[in-house]
Amino acid sequence: MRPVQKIKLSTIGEALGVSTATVSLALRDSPLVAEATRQRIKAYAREIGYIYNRRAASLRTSKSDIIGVVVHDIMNPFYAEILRAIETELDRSGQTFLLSNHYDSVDKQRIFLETLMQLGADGVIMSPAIDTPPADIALGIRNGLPFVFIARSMDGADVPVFRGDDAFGIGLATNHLIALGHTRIAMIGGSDKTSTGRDRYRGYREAMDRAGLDERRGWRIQGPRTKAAGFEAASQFLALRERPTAAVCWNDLVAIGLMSGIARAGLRPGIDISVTGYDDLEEASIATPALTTVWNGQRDVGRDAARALLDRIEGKKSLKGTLHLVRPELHIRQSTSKPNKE
Amino acid sequence: MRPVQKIKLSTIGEALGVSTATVSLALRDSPLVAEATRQRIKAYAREIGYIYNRRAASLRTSKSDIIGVVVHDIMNPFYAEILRAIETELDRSGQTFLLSNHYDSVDKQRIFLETLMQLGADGVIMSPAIDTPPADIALGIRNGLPFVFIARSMDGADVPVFRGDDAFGIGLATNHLIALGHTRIAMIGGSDKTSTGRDRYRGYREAMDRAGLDERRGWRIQGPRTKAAGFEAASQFLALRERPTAAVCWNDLVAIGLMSGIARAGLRPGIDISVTGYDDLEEASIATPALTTVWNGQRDVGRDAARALLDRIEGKKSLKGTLHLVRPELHIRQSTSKPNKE
DNA sequence: CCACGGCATTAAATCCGTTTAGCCATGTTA
DNA sequence: TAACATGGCTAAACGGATTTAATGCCGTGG
Repeated sequence: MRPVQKIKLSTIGEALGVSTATVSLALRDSPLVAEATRQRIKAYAREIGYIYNRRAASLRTSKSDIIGVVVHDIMNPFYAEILRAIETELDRSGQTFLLSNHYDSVDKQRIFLETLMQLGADGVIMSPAIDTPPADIALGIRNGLPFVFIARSMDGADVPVFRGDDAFGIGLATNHLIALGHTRIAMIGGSDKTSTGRDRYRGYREAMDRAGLDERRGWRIQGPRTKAAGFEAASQFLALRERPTAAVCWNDLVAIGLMSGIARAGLRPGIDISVTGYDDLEEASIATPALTTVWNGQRDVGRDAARALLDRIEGKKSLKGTLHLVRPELHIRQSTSKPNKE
Repeated sequence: MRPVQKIKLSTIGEALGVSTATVSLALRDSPLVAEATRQRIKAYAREIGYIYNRRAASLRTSKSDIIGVVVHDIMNPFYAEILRAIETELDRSGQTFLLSNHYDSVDKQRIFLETLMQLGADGVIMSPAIDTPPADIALGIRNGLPFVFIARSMDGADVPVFRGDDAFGIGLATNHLIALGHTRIAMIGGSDKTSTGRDRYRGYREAMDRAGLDERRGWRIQGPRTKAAGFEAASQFLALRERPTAAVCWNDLVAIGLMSGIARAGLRPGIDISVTGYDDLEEASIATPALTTVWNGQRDVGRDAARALLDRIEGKKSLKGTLHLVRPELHIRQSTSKPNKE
């Protein structure tokens, strides 16, 4: 059962009495070889189980059909839809995609980018880690790696960005609560360290300002973007003086965690406290109460980012560093209602 | 800003007046080159930003330091812990890991395995798709791809398997409900198409039999392993004649969905209906009520599988097709209680 | 002074597809 | 018949790192 004997182009060529050049051309459907020859070669290759050696080809052509994808955490459901959209696009065009987390570690991200360069990857789709030095991106570009960013922008890098319009989206949620009659609205989760964080906070503040509402001390509860964090924030939230009647959450995970914490404390989310999420994950509609949230266009972001990169690789466009904003939509469900005056 | 000029071993060699052979050996810390020379070479390589060309190296050595990982759906939280454990192990040993979903499509899986062979991957960790033909695995093995399975077994393939003891684990949950006094216990979610499915169902049946309890018609509600499926199963469950007082769910996602559906119908999960999950995901303890569930040892599975493969690659062990079962543990929380006699 | 051992370095073959200039045979046109 | 075109195929260079046998050099012991 030893790997009997490596089958290569020359194996086929010798068996059929043609040169490896012909075999190579035939397998790739070049018009340079006669139809009959092509058929013969392809049939034989299939018969003996020839496996194309990408390393050899890639060494020669300096194209690899490998595209790197780096995000904070691929197991985070927020990225799921984006990744699925990217996967769909890349599969369609026969690219292999190499996925990695950076967990916001600049070092881990750097190692991954280095790996991509070593493999001769054709491009990268990434959501840059917090505090990524522009030099890391520049190094990649200098070594022939085209970049496309998703979900996060980065200063100092002239790279196209695809993401939702966060300020606008949070504004939708905040305005919805204001329209329901809420005046004391907190913002839970996230931090100001990413562009997304700053944008979302800005969207919240602008909506409050426009309605003439104040943000009180303690209403901005920063934290990780997880269910656990939302759950833990609940006690802090419920302990606030002049307790808010509503919470705009960083994302659905935080919102669901928060609602769970509120329920655990004996209050009714959606009735006693209105809660909004962000992202509209699958589970937003399944949660009880079903979560009012903002759909962030993840699918579009993933698809457009992948297409832009593919176009760039095929030399179609120059890919200047442009910002491509997807417009979010508010999805109203049961987790928000008029303030409950007891 | 053009990729100035590809830097290769010979670039360094010429600049320093040594041969490429020396450079190659020096960069890889071979004892064959003098300490001083090594230093000089390494320093210069770093200075001019040399990038190691893995394709060239791999072509020569036929080792790639690439390991494939295929599971049903990497965005499914069940795999998250396993994947994280694998990632930790592989990172430690400097391997690059290529992740892919197969979504239980044999074709997609086959394409991915082919890609791995083309890239000369050193091995694969996989959770085989339903109905994978043994020939697909055999083909990989014949082409030098060592396999390790996780989470699922497969007939007809002599490959080591790492997974939790599903029958035993579901038995733990079922026995717990029986001990609380439940006699009408349904099983929600999953199917019999995977080895896991059959094992879990067997565990449930054995526990019921041992306690002298019957499974009534309709108590086994098969379906996808998602929150949405659990949510939808709720109405079917609640409509059963002689409605069960407890449900053993395929996994935490199904359980959480089911609880949400039960709550939506005005009943109290954990009081009116007891529910158990499986996997003990992070959110199990956050759900309201907190979910009684079975911890499935995902971390151990991932770590052990990765180590076994690495050992195999380094030629340490022969990796016969052995079954490595991790023993699950019951984590009791608030979603289960004595049957509620109204 | 020669021989031999050990150390540092290198020449050159190798891994396997890709690609282009060029060869040969046949067919076409003036 | 000469000149030219076309179609089908191939020789050979190439990409960049690895590896082994071989080379040159210096020092030591006889």
